[in-house]
Amino acid sequence: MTRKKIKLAYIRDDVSRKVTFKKRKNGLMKKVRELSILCGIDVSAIVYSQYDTKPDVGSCRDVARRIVTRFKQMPERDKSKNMLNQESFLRQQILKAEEQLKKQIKENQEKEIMVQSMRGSLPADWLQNLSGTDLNGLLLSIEKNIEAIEEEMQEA
Amino acid sequence: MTRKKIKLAYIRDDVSRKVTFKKRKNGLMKKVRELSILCGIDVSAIVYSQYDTKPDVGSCRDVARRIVTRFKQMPERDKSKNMLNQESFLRQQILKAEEQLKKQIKENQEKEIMVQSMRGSLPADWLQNLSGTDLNGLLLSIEKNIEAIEEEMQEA
DNA sequence: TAGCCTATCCTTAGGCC
DNA sequence: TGGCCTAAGGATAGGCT
Repeated sequence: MTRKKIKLAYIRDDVSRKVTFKKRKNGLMKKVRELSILCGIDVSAIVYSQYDTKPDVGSCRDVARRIVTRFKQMPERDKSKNMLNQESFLRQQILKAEEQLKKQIKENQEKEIMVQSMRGSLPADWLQNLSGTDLNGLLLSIEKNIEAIEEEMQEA
Repeated sequence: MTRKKIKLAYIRDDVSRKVTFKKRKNGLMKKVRELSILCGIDVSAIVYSQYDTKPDVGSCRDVARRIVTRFKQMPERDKSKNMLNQESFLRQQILKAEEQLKKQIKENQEKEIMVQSMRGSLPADWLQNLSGTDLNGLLLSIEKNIEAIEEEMQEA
């Protein structure tokens, strides 16, 4: 059993790469949870891989609250920095568009549910639960991005 | 020396919490890099903490290419799904607004650079490099969000 | 405060089924 | 394919400077 240290490079072998991926992704997500709990902070990891159909996101759920708080604080700050007014306006445009997008997605999902339940292929309430989950995920993504943009702005 | 295992709970003591934070954040970011390299995938971790002024983001830089590829594939898919047309339109609005936002930020940064170099407090080319880095960061955030929305859509 | 040190605990590579 | 096993390697808590 040569349990040697492997060198840090792309694993060519498909099988062992997939095995390593699963093990290490679990390990990473565990570390994320631990750091978040031990230090009482928000930590999030996103893993984009060909093994999962969607990016795997490990994070705590406190992001939304912080976003809202930060946005409430924004107007004053923007007023004080005249040069940022145009940015602020554009940011609002994006927010509005994202708002519309969410609504449209929700509408489309509801149409889908109606179609599907009329076909009788699946119970309507089960589908409803599923769509709720997806919406939350989308909401989180959007909020996360807004926060990221916000932070990048503070640097600029 | 009692190097015991600590229990997984918020660390009350300010000093040891900060020490643990620094150590574990480093460990986490290392794991992120390793997973990304070993498996050839995009991995990103975001740490929001009171110890850093901005969220610490560890990630690989391959996201942009994947975004472009995916967006090129989009039109056909949207045409085939009639119900998604409105979503597609909104998505484009968001893209446009984000495009504008990027331009505005760049303009503002360039103004800043001019002001600062006229003051002679810092060399202009050094500032230019810095602002380039920030722009890339912003671009990455936006691209990441588009990808996230994209992925969520595929589920919906 | 921040950086070393190292015993202990944890993660994981490779094997096996 | 996916899960279990285990020893080698890696991370880190606590101590020290």
